[in-house]
Parts: sequence; C-alpha cells; structure tokens
Amino acid sequence: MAVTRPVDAQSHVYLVDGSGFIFRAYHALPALTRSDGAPVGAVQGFCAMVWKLLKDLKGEDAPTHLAVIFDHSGVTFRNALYDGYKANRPEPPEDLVPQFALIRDATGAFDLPCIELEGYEADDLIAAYARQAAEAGARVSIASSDKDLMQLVNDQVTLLDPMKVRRIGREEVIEKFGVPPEKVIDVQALAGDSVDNVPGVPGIGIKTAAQLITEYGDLDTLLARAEEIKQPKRRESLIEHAENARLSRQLVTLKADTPTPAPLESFGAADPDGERLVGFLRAMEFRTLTRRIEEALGAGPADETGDATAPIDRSAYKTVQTLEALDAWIARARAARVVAVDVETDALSASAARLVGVSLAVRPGEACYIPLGHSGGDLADGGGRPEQIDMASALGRLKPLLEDPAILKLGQNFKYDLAVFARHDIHPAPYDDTMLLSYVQEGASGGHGMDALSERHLGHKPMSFKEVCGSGKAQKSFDEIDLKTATQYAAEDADVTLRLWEILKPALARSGLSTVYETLERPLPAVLARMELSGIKVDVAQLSRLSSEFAQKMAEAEEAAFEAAGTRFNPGSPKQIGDILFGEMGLPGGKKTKSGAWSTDAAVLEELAAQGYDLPRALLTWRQFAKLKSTYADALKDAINPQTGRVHTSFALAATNTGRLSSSDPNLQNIPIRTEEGRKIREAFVAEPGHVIVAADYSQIELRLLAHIAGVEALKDAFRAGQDIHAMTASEMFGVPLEGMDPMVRRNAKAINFGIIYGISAFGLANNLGISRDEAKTYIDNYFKKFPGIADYMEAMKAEARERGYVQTLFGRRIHLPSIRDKNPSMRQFAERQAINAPIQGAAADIIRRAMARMDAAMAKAGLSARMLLQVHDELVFEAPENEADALIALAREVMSQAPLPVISLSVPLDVDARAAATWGQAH
DNA sequence: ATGTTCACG
DNA sequence: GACGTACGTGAACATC
Repeated sequence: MAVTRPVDAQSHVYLVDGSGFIFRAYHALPALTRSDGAPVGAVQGFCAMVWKLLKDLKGEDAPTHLAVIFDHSGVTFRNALYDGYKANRPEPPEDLVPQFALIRDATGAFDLPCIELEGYEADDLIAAYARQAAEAGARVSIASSDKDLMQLVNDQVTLLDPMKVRRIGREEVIEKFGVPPEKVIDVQALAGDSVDNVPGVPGIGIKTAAQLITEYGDLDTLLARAEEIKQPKRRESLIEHAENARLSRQLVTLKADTPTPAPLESFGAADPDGERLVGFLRAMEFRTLTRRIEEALGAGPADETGDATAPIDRSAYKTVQTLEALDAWIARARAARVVAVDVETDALSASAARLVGVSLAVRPGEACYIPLGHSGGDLADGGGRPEQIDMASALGRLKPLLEDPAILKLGQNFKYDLAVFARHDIHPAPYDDTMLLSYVQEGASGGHGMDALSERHLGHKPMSFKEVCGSGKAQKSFDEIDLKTATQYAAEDADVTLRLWEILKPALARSGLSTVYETLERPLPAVLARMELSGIKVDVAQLSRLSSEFAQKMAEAEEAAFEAAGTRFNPGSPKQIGDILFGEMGLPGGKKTKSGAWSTDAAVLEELAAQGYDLPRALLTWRQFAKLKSTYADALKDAINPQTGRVHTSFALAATNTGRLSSSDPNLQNIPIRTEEGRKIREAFVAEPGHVIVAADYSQIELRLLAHIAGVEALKDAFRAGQDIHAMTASEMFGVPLEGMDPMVRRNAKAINFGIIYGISAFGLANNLGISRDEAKTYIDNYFKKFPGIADYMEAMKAEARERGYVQTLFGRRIHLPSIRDKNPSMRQFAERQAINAPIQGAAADIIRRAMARMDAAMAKAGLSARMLLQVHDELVFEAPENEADALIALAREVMSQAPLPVISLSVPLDVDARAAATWGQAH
C-alpha cells in the first residue's frame, strides 16, 4: 500500500489517467485470453504501461506521490447539463467489461492507490488533485495523452505522454491548440468534440477557434462581439450557437472542486511488494511480463544452486591461534567486503558475560573460530588452558575491521554481539542482522533463533548449544569446551549467519520492505545494546524493606483467609481456592477457565467480595502482596549485577507480532504503577547521586493514531484543541455537557475508546463495564454513528487482511494474520480484531522506534551526557545529571513528538509528557 | 510442559 | 443461530 506522506514544495505528484491507459491498452494490443477463457489483453497492456511508467520515472523525476485514477461507470454530472454528452460513445466492448475489475486488482498489486468517484470522470478527479497538489507547492505530472487534460497545464503542472515519453508543458499546448493552457477550454468550447458529442459551434474547428480566441481574448468577449466578425457564415453560426458554445464550455471544463475520495497525502510512493505483484502477474498468466518484472525486482525463487544452500561441512572450519592466521582472515574479510561475526561468551546476559571467542565467516563454508578466553578443554594437555592469541592483541586487530565503514558486518541477534564488543570498546558498524531481516519479512511467529532460521531456509540443523555444553547441572561454560568442538560450533554459527544473509537480504528488497528494515529495525540493536549495558539503579535497602512489609501483609491476609475458610490451605493454589469457594462453601461459581476448572481470577473474586464474603477479599489481598513480593521486590534484588550495582534487562526486538519490543530477565516493562502499594516498587528505581530520572511518555498515542488513520474529524479536533478525549467522547455519545461530568460516564467512554482500539465486541465491552450485551451494543452503535470513519476503518482493515494475509502500519511494517482465512469462525474473528488493533499498536511501536533511533544522536548534538535506559511502549526513561534535566525534557519532547516526520505527517499532534525526579515513580 | 493469574502498555 | 470474545507482552507458581 502507498504510505501517507505530506505534500510540499519538494513533492512531485503523479496522477495517472487509468481509464486512458485502459482504452489505449485495449485498442493497441491483440486480444489475449487466460487458460480459463477470461479476456486479459487490456490487463496485460495496462500492467505493461504502468510498469514502464514506474521504471522510466527514476532519478530527479521520481514520484514522491502517485495514484491511478479511473472513470466511474454510470452517468456523470455532465449528463445532467446535457443529455447528449458522450451519447455517441458506444458501450465498451464485451470482452473489455470483465477486465475493469481485474485492472483495479492490478493497480492494487502494484501497491498503487486506486481512485474513482461515482458521478465523476477521471479527468475531474485529476483536476482536483492537481489543484490541491499545486496549492501545496508541489510539482504535478499527469500521465495521460488525453488532450482534454491540457487545460490543467501551468508552471507546476505538466502532462506526460506515457508511451511517447514526452512532456507536455505550456509550449506543447500552444503547439497543439494554438493558445496557452488557460484558453484551451474556450477553444474546445467553440470547436466541440465529436467523440464526446460536445456540440461546439458548427463550422468552427480548432484552428479557427484558436484564431478567434487569440483575437478576442476569451469566449465571452467573442460571443458578445460576434456581430463584428466579417465572415458571414462564421458570424451567423456564432450568434446562432452562442448558447451551445457556453454549454460546451461547461462540458469541457474540468471540475477542480470535485470531492476527493482519498487525501493526496495517502498517495505516498512506496516500493511494491514484489512477491504480491509477481503472484498477480503469474495468476494472470503473463509469462513474459512476469519474467521481466521478476528479473527487475530481483524476484523469483531464491537461487537454489548458489553457495548458500550447499552442504555444511563442519570439519572445514579453522581454529585461529596465531596473529598471522588472524591477519589472513581479516584480509579475506576485507576482500569480501562482508563478514559474518559471532561472539562466544560464558553467560547469556550480555551485560555480565565474558568474551570467550569470536568466529568469522567470509564465504559460505569458509569460516573460522578465534578462541580468546578459553580456560580449559585443551585435549592435548589433558584439559588445561589451550594456546590462544592474547585477547588484547586479537581485539586490536579486529577493531579496525569491525569498525570499518566499508565492510558490512553480519550477525544473528547482533545486539548481543554489539554489547559484548562495546565492553571492549569496539563498536561494529555498519551491520545487518539476520534475525531482524527475518522478523521484518515473516513476523514474530515461527521464531527467529538461528536454529529455526537455518532449518527453514537452509534445511540444515546446526549443532545445538546443548550438544556442546550439556544441560542442567552438568552444563559446562563455553570457555571449558575443547577447541575442536568449540570451532565446529562457533564457526558454524558464523557460516550459517552468512548463508542466511545471502538468502534473506535479497528477499527483503523483493518484498518491498527495505525501508522498514533500514529505518525501524537496523538502528535498534546498537541503541538497545547501550541501554541494556547502562542498566538502571535500584535501591536495594528499599526493596528489602518492601519485601518484609509485603511478607507481613501476606501473613495477615493468609490468617484472615484461613479464618474465613475455617481451614488451612495453600492460598497460592487456584485449584484449592476453587474447591473451597465453590465446593465447600457452595458460593455461586462464575466463569470457567479453558480447561474447565472454576476461575478464581481477580474479576471473580471481586464479584464475590462485593457480595459481602470475606474470603475472596482476603485472597485478593494475599495475591496482591504475593505478586509484589516475589515478582518484584525479591526478583529485582536478585537481578542486580554485582559489578555495576544496577539492573540490566534484555530487550527483545523480534518477539512481538506488532513491532513492539519486549523486556525480560527481568521484565522492566511491567513494573507496577496502578496501585499505591505497587508504586512503592517503582519508587525503588532511582537515579545516581547528582542525577535525575526523566520519564517521557506519549499521551494517548494509540487513540491519536486511530483518529489519524481512520480520519475521525471529531477526535482529531479534540486532540488539536487539547481536550480531555474521554470526556469529549462521553459528551458526544451520551449528550452530556463537559462541565460537571459524572466520572462514571467518562469511565464508560474511556472503556469504549480502548475497546475500539482492541477491535470491540459487545460481549467484551459488556464484560468490561459490567453491563448487558444489549446495552453494550447500543453504546457501540452510537459510537459508530457519532464518529463516522471508525467502522469504515475496521472494515477496511479486515478486508485488507483477508485479501493480502497481512495488514500494515503507516510506516509499512506488515503484520501477518494467516488465520483470517481459518475455517474456525472464532479463530477468524480473533484475527479480525488483530487486524483492527495491529495497525494502531504497530504504528505506535514504529514511532517510538524512530524516536529511539534518533535520540542518542540528538543528545550528543545537544552536548548532553544523559543516557536512555528503558522503553515501555509509549515511554522512554532516561538518567541525566541534574543540570541537564530541563534540556533533556525539551529534547525528548521534540524528538518524540516529531518522530513520524518526514515520512508521515500526522493530522493530530503527538503530545509528550515529560518530568524529572529522583525516582522513576516520582517522574510520573 | 502447561495452565492460571497478574503486572504493564 | 453458533462459533468464542477486547489488543500486545513476561514471570511466578501450582499442577500435571
């Protein structure tokens, strides 16, 4: 799909006369039918013309925006003016009619916007878009050879004849009509047009018309002074048919105020999805065209005879134990310009792990392992320390290679390698990451671990870490592995990475996802490696105090629970709780879990507590403190790195379906905030002495994106005016004034706003608000009525998912939803809700990724020594010297709120709240 | 290993 | 009328 991109003086907008293309394609080419008998000649011609146009438009004439515009079948407003309009035109040929729909599909396959409007001709829409673009200062090119469009030519607007590759500007119009573009309609009004049955004035052709208009200035003057004309026939004809001339002028004048069905900004040109395009062409059975386009896009099946899938021979890998050998490998890497790199360490956490060795691969099958930190496993020496290059010398040789801007480094989950190298002051660049190449093309499902990728793409199962190091208690650290085994394992990883890159990198361009990868994925490993290495300080004493406090509260709640139950049991066991509540006590059970047991989750217990029972209340209290103690207070204390005294999370870049990050070991994206007790945990995240924590978060980013994407004017206006969006929703929906609004009414509106983002259902909303399904249904219908655009958006996303198997964010990230076509209706409906949610959640994820990619450079440029520490989906957390707080707040606001630019210009502002304080808790 | 619950956006 | 149901995560604990 095309992207949304602002139109300004740097833009070059192409408007393609789709209907003109169709008739030209139909008449210029011999009839052609598909094997099933469907006529497809015009489709082929159309595709060939579009392809040629796109191919010709490289370089300085490249479009920033492009759309294909069609006539809409049926009568137009011109027929109301004059029922003879186009009356002479025969019905389109029988074998062309079924091709109209296919040609719209073809436009979609090229990822081009397909524009038409009932009651208007393509020319009117072109006139309207041309005017809008010109008003925005853009250049406009109209791809058409229709002379009726020449009236639109001016300083900014030219016509492009797609077949003759000829630009038609002012000079060429004068050549054709004998008058400049602004007088073309007057000439056409006089001359008429037999094809369109525009009457004009009998006896006057283009030449005479041009001569008359040039002499008298314009049509009205000419008609007013018709008496002065010397030639009697001409004079009489003009006087007699003056009305016809005026009518004709109305007929030939293109309506630049035609309503435009899609905003000009949405025409942003983007790489086509090569797979989809080639798939369409192949389905149409255009053999030659398919092959030509396949070749040009580098599409087609991966080269299976290439080196990448040749069998892997681990015994061919080399162990590098001398500087001379290392230099030789570095020279080979330099010659290849590309080198796959993998580090081996003694632990999983990059912030704690020590470097054990480095492997390199320069061509498929040609890889080596450079042991640097092995402490044992020398087979020749009965298990002692093997011969190795001194670590400092080896890294001294590797650093220039890894940092050479002309050598591309390849890694799998390269964030890890970057972090390990950074601790040795090596900062590899540029790099590609095969994990991210895979993620951006295939999405999160399926996994992007090296083993999974290798099996998927190479049909090869690499040596497993378990095979090498064992597992459980007997697990060895990699530095204890003998060099022969270590080499086979480590060098294979580099080899596999290189081979994967040879397959995944070309596939990226074929899918049209290079920009997504380069802007939203590739910058992140370096940024996240820095964040992870920075870590965040936690106040151990505070966590210890909290742990005791929570233990105390748990004990109290436990006693209260035993008292109420009249028996002792494990309050942590949902099964035992269910047995007591719904068995022994005989309380009314609510929901069941999916395995059929009684549910005892918070919603159920709350319901029972509200009915006056003591046990569920005690259990809720116990659960709250148990959670806070074990998941937070105790776990965070254990997660402190003794070397740094800080907590270092790991951010996963390729874990979610929508492009969000995830955080683990420990997860710092779910630190409590919603309850007072929970907030105390957040208070334990502190800044170093003399420093502050700065937290900056997007305000309502998902609702803002919904307003933009679905084009909900009322929501957009509210955001522009800085209104309380939930209150405004409530006011619209329930017709209550903003002043003195009942908080419950606002709460309902808020639940609906969130529900909409999640792909609302009456059931879900009813559940959430504790109302009946009928009531919930009424709310939803009312919402759709008050905010037109939302329902259309939802239907459009579902349709897109069904048609393509994926939906996209504003920035082009794809979210695959294969189960949208599942035969199981509940699977399908789940996918439909994902189709609604994913473009919104995904766009928000894209935006904060863009902000993160820019933030380090922005801080450096501003001379700040602040560091970015955490990302929590719509929030960035920094640590800064106290005296930088104000500057950092201003900078974070700027970078975050401007992050969509220049690719996307949102129609709503992105507000960012930012605050500095001694703790993360206080910075909210 | 799987299910349940609950912390966050 | 029936599928089932709000979107995206990770961690702890119980239970098999």
